[in-house]
Amino acid sequence: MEQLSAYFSGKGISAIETAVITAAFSFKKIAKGDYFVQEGKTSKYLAFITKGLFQYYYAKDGKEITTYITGTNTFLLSIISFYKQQPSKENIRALSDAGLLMIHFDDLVKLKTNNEAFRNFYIGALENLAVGMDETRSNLITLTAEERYAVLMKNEPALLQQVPLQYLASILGVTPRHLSRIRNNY
Amino acid sequence: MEQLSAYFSGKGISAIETAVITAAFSFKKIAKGDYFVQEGKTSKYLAFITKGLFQYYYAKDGKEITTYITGTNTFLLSIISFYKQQPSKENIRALSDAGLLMIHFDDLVKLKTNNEAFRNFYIGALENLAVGMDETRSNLITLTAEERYAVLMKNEPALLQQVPLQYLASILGVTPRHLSRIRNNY
DNA sequence: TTTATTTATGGACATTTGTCCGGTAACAGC
DNA sequence: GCTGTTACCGGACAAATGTCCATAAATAAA
Repeated sequence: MEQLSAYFSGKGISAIETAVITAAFSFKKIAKGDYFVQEGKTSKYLAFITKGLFQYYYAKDGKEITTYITGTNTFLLSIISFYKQQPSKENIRALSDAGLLMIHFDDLVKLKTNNEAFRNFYIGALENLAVGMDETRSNLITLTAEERYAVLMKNEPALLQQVPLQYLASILGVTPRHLSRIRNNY
Repeated sequence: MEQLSAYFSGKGISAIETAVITAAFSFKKIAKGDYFVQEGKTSKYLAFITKGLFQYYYAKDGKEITTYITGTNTFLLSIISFYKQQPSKENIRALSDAGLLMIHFDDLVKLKTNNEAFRNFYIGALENLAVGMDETRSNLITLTAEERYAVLMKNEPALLQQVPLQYLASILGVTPRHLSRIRNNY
């Protein structure tokens, strides 16, 4: 819980408000391989990752297409399923033993309705989310797989250590076979 | 201006609040081919389209990659450039003579800070934006170009009439040559 | 340590998709 | 109605990427 408090404090939210906000979250341990969101089920929680690594993926034709991997001190949610409160098409799974601070959809509604400090944070977070998603999209459009691999190497060298290349290949939008070719050409 | 008022009224905002909100927008005519956002320039406005069709595209290797086309009664903005207030990498151009109701970045900040009715609308709009962007991404990942073409035919048959196929090909992520192959296979 | 499992690599070949055309048809301006 | 421009199609070939696979290395399990 201290991690989440530190996070909100770092966003300029007062100690009192931070206490009110974090009180809406509850801790849950997640074992490696467990699902935070599972295809077909409606996601009712948003979470803050206190520990661990999570993989977003779609199952298609019996294969897994990984779209995103995120870890400690970031938020975790299936955007479509959470906001539309409808069954998810994507899966979110722990790649390692992990810890989450979860908030229920209804409690988030209350928080953003009643708590001004949180609402202001929330608006900024949504704007950042939109920007981040658009940047990802822009990169997928304007960069080649090679260039995106280079960007990934530069921005997230840690990921390359923690995550099997097959997942990175999937995120880059190529097969492991082709990523091997890319790495060969430096 | 009536169009924008009708839009906000339709979102459940009172007549009084709607008047306050729409007062922050000003009308501008745009000729076919003119730019709303141009690569290299920082976008300072968000707009509501009262008339016309607009194309979002990236210029890459001397070619245009169209990512989105939108029209009357929708909002228009370059997400990255507008929110980060930094030079844009994408272009937004009128495909026909058009009319816009524009609001300056600073006035939007005021509106979302001071006007509760607008702020609530704005939060919902951002959530919808995130959902929409994620759905687009999901479709790009899980559907083939054929399937996306079928979805487009079903959801936006009007677009197929108004917009040259080369743009649609670009949105689908294939060359016009390949879209021709797709259409040939029905 | 030994054995089984997962992960990474790269050859050989198939498929998909792009590039570079040229030929019509449709449309816009004179 | 002519004439230049733009849009659409599809052939022929090239390039990029995927499929299938065997091997070897790395890691986890026994």
